[in-house]
Amino acid sequence: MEPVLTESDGLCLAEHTTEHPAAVHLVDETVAEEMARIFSALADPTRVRILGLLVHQELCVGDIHRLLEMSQPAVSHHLRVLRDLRLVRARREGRHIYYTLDDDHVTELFRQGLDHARHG
Amino acid sequence: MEPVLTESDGLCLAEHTTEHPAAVHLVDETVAEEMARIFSALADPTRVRILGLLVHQELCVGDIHRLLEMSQPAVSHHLRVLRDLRLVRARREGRHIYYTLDDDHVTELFRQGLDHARHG
DNA sequence: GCAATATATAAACGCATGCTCATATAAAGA
DNA sequence: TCTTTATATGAGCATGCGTTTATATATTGC
Repeated sequence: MEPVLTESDGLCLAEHTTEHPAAVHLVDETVAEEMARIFSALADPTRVRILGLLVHQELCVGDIHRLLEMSQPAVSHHLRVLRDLRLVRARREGRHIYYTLDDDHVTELFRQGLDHARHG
Repeated sequence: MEPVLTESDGLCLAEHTTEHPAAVHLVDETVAEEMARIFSALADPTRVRILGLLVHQELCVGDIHRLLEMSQPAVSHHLRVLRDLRLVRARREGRHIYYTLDDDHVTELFRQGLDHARHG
């Protein structure tokens, strides 16, 4: 791997220049990592299914646990991932904790993914 | 983990019924897996940066390799992932292979992620 | 055909992730 | 307070993923 661009590097669109024109469009590494983190949260079938349920209504952990037919700790772990990335929000009511999507932005991400999965 | 819903399971919104009302909204496991695959492709900083470049223009492998300052094989591996999921398309021209986003759908996914990363 | 350039592929290794089992916390009711 | 119910957390394990190094394939020009 080459550490930096040098004049001796042949560039396809701009040979013998120090910078490729497209360098302007480089996504900052910090931003790229944040984006990757968000997409990582959606990059799991279980979490997709959890969000798929929450798109329609608020649900408590037990509901999700039984609807998806998977262990309660597994669901809790996934909800923590989603919570940490602010994709869902938690609300306590007695001994139940209800989860909802954090905002419409998440709904849009979900729908885009669903669209692409269908006729992508 | 409980294998199936039974009448003895206490359900939050519909106690003592066989099916929770939200069961209608269960995302099919096959669809969830496909969605997760797509999001997985975006769940890596390097691939995010690659797409960030391709959003603006077509680029050959060497361009990306030098712009991102990472090894050519690494870039090729990532492009393969993106290609397999039809997020990008390849076009050969001589000994160069140019990559572009496959469709506007991908651009939208990218922009949504960028939006959420900024003020999510 | 041979050398050079551009890209792809394969093997190997280290690290992250998702699951399970066990346990901790928190609220409600007797 | 003690028990039960609801949820969260932690440890341990297996699997998957991204990287590198080395090599293979493909195209061009001699």
